[in-house]
Amino acid sequence: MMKLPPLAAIRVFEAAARHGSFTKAAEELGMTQAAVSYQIKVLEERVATPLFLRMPRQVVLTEVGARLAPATTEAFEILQAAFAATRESADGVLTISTIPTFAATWLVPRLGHFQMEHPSLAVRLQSTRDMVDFAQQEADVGIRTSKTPWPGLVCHKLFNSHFSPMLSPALAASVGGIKTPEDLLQLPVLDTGDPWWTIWFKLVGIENPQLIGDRRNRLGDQHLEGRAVLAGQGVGILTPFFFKPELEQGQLIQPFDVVGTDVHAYWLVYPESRRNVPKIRAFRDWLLGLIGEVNI
Amino acid sequence: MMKLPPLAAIRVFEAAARHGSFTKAAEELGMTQAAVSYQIKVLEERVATPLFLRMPRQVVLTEVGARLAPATTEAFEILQAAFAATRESADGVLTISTIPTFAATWLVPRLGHFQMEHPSLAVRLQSTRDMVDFAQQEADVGIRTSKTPWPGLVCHKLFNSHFSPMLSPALAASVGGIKTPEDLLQLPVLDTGDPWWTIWFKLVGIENPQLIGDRRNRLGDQHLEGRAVLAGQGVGILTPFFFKPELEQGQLIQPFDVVGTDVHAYWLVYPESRRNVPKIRAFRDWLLGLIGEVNI
DNA sequence: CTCTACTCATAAGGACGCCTTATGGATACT
DNA sequence: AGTATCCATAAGGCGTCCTTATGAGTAGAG
Repeated sequence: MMKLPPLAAIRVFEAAARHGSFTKAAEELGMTQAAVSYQIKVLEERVATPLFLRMPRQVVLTEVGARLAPATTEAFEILQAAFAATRESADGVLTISTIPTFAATWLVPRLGHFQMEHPSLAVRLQSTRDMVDFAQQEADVGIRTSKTPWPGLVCHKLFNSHFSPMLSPALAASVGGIKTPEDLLQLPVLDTGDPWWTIWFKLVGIENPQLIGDRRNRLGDQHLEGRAVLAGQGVGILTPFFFKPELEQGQLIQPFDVVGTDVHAYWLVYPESRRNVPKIRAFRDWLLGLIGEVNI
Repeated sequence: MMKLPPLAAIRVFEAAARHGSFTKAAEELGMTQAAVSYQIKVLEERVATPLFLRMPRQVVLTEVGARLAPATTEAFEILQAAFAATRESADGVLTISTIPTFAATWLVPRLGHFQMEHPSLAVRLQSTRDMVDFAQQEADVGIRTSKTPWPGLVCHKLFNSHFSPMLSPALAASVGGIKTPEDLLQLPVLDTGDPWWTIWFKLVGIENPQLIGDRRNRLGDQHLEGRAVLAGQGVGILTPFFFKPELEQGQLIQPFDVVGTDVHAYWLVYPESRRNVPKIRAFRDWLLGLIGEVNI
């Protein structure tokens, strides 16, 4: 594989050949005529052949130059097209890596709104429990939970993790309504192993609550638990923020205002280096604006 | 026209994408792995999109990167091919710009020999009376006459311009042979206006020779005059070097050893900057070698 | 026929791009 | 566990490449 001449020189040659003028080429490339002259000379020395004949008021390609020019033009057109396409495709698709819970309960219902505001942006959701690693995953932004911000990433705190018992109206009615925290202990709980229970009951003065129900694997996915609660299968301890619509519409009841809080918080994150990428700014502004309005 | 990212970075990306490895790419390009890493980062920042996912023991293209890679490879292959072809065509054709006389009388009969020694070289002759201007003419070497070397050009002196009267044997016999310079004055001279006559006759002690014959336009082309002399049309004053074969074979007679010399000399010239181009070296070595042997 | 305008060439000087060396972190293989 | 291999990063220096400034040559205009 023969080594190519300096690419900068080829670039300059291409423009000069196209214009038949060093001066015009310099204009196009945003440099001085002297620089063009220099680069052409470099290239001519490199191929050990004159590429232009210097006529009084113009330059014309030599035979060798004339054979070279179309190929270089073609090559640069290919690159041009490829990078233009890249720009489009890269700018036009926003990939969000998010926790399933947040995706299902909050983000998905509102994505339509985002699309309306940014019709040229396509959104791709990566719903995964794993922490996003921007070095190994093809994502633009991530939504994840953590106690502290990550170094090297821009981290916007969305809200603290908080929770309170919830159940369906029918289930509540089955025990004549929930008046005191103790009333909850009569009903099956969806995941007795969830540490949130002990925290919450402690907040209302109950130290060792005897919970009824199965010890399921929440696996950190509140969304499924929420569905089960909605179906009246038991009492769940959920994040009110995620179930606001259901609470407002009465499909779900939060009997007590007492909410427990977790050291974990929800964060929007993305690489420092990409803070100014338009689609990322757009999503950040939209998300923070909406969260700010709702203002949990 | 969108501005392309730095070409060096694209070049590196192409190799890295092809190998799926920064280290391998670095080897191919003859640089360090750190340099590759740097360039990829530059490119990624430029397109504001990761192009590789950094996996444990390898890198793999992102979607955007994968779309970009084939195009870049294609573009570089085109350039590669174009420059390879250029090299061939530029190296394979030697263009000689020469004075018609030298071409016709000396060079052309010997070019076959040069071709034998350099079968891969094609020779193109530009036979013109004009001085070669390497900036405006597509020539590799020139053969021209001049009093002094040209600045900026490599100039090999071939021989001084020299001359002596010549005629055909038949013409000489028609006046009973040429014994003294005065005998020449009985015969028609092909160009009475040629200044060489007065110089030569002066050398043999004749100050104001009364020449018979027409005042033609030699136009500096000895070749045609030589043909006329061979045909017995008159006496010419010619450069013995150019008519060596005819003299040796007796088709032409040089009655006197006295030769006039001119301030002009014959030179082989080519641009300083191209002194090391193989085809030019080949021609120079061949020509100087041959001239040296003949050793005028 | 001179003067102007436009071309490209060249020299000098400086900035910053790019590459190198050196090191560290991470992971797979033995 | 230890080693080898991969990529990332920091620091630093060299060299490329660009700019400014000037010159030479020619065409076209007055």
